[in-house]
Amino acid sequence: MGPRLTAYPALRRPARQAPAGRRVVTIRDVARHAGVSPATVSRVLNPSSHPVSARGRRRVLAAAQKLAYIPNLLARSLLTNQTAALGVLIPDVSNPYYAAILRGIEDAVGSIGRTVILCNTDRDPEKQRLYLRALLERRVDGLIIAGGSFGRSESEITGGDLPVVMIGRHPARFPSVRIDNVEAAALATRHLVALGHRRIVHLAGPAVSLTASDRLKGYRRALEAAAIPVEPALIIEVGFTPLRAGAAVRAAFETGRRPTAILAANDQVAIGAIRALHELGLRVPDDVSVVGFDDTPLASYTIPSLTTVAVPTAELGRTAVAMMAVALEGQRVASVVLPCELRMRESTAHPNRRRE
Amino acid sequence: MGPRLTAYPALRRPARQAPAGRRVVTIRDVARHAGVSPATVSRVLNPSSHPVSARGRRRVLAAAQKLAYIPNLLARSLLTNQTAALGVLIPDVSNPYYAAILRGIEDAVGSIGRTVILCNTDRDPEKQRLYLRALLERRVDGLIIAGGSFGRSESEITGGDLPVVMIGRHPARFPSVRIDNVEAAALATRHLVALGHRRIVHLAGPAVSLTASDRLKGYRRALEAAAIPVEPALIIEVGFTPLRAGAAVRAAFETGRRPTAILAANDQVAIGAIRALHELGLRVPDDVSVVGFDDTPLASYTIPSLTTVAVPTAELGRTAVAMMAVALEGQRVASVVLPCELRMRESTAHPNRRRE
DNA sequence: TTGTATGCGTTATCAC
DNA sequence: GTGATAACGCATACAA
Repeated sequence: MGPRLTAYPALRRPARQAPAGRRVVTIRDVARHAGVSPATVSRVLNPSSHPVSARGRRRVLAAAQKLAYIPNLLARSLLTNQTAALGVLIPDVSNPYYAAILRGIEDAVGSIGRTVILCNTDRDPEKQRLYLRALLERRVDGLIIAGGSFGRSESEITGGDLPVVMIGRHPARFPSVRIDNVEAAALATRHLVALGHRRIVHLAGPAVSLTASDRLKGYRRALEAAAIPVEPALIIEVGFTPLRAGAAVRAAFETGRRPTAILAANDQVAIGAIRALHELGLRVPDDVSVVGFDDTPLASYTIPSLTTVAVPTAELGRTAVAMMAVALEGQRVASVVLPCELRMRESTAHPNRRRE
Repeated sequence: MGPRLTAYPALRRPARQAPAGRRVVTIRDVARHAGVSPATVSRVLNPSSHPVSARGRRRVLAAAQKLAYIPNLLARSLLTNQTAALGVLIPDVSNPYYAAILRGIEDAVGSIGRTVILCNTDRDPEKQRLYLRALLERRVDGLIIAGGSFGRSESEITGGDLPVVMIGRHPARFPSVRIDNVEAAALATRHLVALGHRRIVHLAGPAVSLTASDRLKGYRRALEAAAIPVEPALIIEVGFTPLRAGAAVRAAFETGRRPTAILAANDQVAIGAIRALHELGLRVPDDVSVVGFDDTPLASYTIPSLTTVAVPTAELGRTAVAMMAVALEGQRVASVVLPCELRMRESTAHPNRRRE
């Protein structure tokens, strides 16, 4: 068999009967119809510096309109070495955090006249490899990568000199736009400490995620700065979804000295945690304070509304595209760190606000 | 100026200095390196019926490996008339409903060896037109359309015979996969009626959405079937986000005879409504019952958890792709209606459960 | 079993 | 101001 050399196994053999039928209008049809040469048509339809007579222009436009001519971008790309497409690698669109980033990307990409080719990696190295390959076969103009676990070496990713912009911190040395997750998590933790909390649970994101490990680091740092011992038992990995938050909360709150606060890996985990506390008969924020991360759209509508670190998700996406735009001009681009802010809402308060 | 004839204005003129540099390995390089002809390389790398000697095969594979050859899909597509890409038109990825559908699409598309080219239309007709054009220029193999407002005529969409699958009901006569929103909304409404509610507010989705108007129709129908008068004042359009739910709730609950239940356009609206009720001092479900739509991931974690109509979003996406797969084989494909179910949780109860 | 030649739909270069 | 012509990278019909 040998190594798999293309990302499109299913398409190797064309469909039963080649979809031959689909005969499409070409530039020659337009030319013929307008009584000019294909070259003239091309010059009219593209903003060429080459002069064209008013009459020729009129006829071409009319013919193109009438035949409903749609230029073949593939053919053009073959010639120009530009595909007007950007590849986007993201762990999971159904995660609102990445969905928001993607939305920012999509908007900005449209404004620079390009389109997005999307791939969900699930943080699965094999999928990453395969999709990356597919994107390269498509000759995308550039790559925007958010999340996932890519190795350090640049060539490992592109195998060459394709412009790449990363969203979030990555081992690879590409320009990136990100927030300072260490500081952001420290900020949130300090808020809890300032309120008087000393036993603070951290429901951590997946260990493979640098974002998650940075947040963990910020948590640790803030505690140490406040001379509060970091207890390993209070750090529980639950990922970025609410699924495992419940079990973690029960583990932390049903035995031993009860903690008074939770720093969640993100808003979804926070919501899952609040739910679990509710089922244990513990009130938020009266008995336990909870801080989320990301400021998801729903964070201000939940009951109680969520105190959370607002991450400028759409802005991350837009910035990545802006950086890509300059990279595409062949210029070097510097990394960017966007600011976060703590949005204080109802889910945090002084500990033991309600004495038992 | 004349009409705009391409969707990529920004790319008309190539970048400052053509990104010329990016010289890539071609099939000829591999051929030369392996000491064979390009034809042989092609035959080895593609599962061709044409015989190739074991030795030749070995040499080609080795050369391809060594040169890190990545075939140019554009060139291949030009020849085969297949791009291995599917265009997906969606109103808004950051809406969890569409994000879930997209996820389903993405997964299935991967399994048939294709990639997704994504466009957010925002339900904006101009954007729809532009993106559609872009997708056609890219010569996508097919189109999957969810949401949005497309006209009735088929040719209006594709201008030809491109396979199209719709998700949700659309005026256009393409095969579609959808749920029966009329019945689903009626189901939810009947649930409220069965509990004893008679003054039921409907916070409706955007009027342009057929999904929204179907849900409204189901609400009406269920009320009429129960001989409950439909009061226009109880039907308030708020869209599919929580933003305007608050104002609508205040309008409906602060004056006149107080309603006892809400049928929300979707879960996000439901969550927004519950928040607003909470701020008015009304308890859910004690004072007011609320039913959502979609069964968003968070619906079972909110407090109270949401009674909602579960829509098989990912399944909608996967089914659309399955239908597309047969359409791509040139066969006709029939529309599909997927079942919904009511998930009863904490947000609904008998009216006046708590007497004032 | 191998290689040569042709063409997919464009745009750029050149000659007119 | 216009039109041939070549080339982009590949897959295939055909010749050897």
